[in-house]
Amino acid sequence: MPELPEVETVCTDLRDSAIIGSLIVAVDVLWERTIGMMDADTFRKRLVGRKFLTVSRRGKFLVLGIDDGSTLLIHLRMSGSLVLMDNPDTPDDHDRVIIRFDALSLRFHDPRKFGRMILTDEPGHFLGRLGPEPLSEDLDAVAFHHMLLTRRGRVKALLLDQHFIAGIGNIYADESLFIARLHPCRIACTLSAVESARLLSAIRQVLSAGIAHRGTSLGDGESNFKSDGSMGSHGNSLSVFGRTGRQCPRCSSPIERTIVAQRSTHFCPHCQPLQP
DNA sequence: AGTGGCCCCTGGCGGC
DNA sequence: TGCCGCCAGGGGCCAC
Repeated sequence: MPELPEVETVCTDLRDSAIIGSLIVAVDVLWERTIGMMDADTFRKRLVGRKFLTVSRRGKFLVLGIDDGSTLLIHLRMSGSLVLMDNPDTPDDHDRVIIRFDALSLRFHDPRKFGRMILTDEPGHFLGRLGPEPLSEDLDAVAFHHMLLTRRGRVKALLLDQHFIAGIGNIYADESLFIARLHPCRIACTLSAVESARLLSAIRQVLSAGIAHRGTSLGDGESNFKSDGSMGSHGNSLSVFGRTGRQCPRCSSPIERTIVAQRSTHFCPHCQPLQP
């Protein structure tokens, strides 16, 4: 499940790749609904003959700057990935869009079809509504505490709200709350300055670790998931996510699973008490 | 402002 | 062994 670290990894890989400055010679749209806000023909015609000049990330969006001033936004959602392949290439059932250059192709691979590519002249319309970047120095503990103080929702729901803070998904939210020793159902405005500083620090810790491991340190491969939401026994650094019923790495209590904001939520009832 | 419901999709699972 | 039905999961949208 791509969250901020996975998108950051794709971003840095693309930035160093040959797609930057290469002429787009063809675009194959294999699943029309992957293209948002535009029909596939328009999408194709506007991209062919153009070049990508820049790649950046905002929240979970990849932001590709094009030489005509427009922007391609890519959101991987649940199952999307971007694959660079040398030509000639091998087609795949789950490729939804293929952007072809002279010597290589960029494939949007997305089994679940939730991912989106949006070609727009006004990226700010989509990106401007996002909350702050958790790793940005502009966000300090005081500002974060202030953000929490005005909100009466449960803290886990807020972490998943991209308008509140950008880039955190279900896995990193659970892991951050565990490290910060905060119950997912704590009401945001009840967090003390110390608790909110702990939370911001925990968020940065798990996101930085994710980036350092190229997005694979958490949820290391979906093949590790079992039907009950637990993880396989292969080593990884998840403390609570997908570990329902297994021992808390800190106190050995059984990890509990509940639903918060329609999302499965994993926590240690002993280390993360609702009442501080 | 906050929450819950629904939808999009498919692989992978449990149950039979 | 196979088929059916269910579910997870990010995020947009809508109703309350």
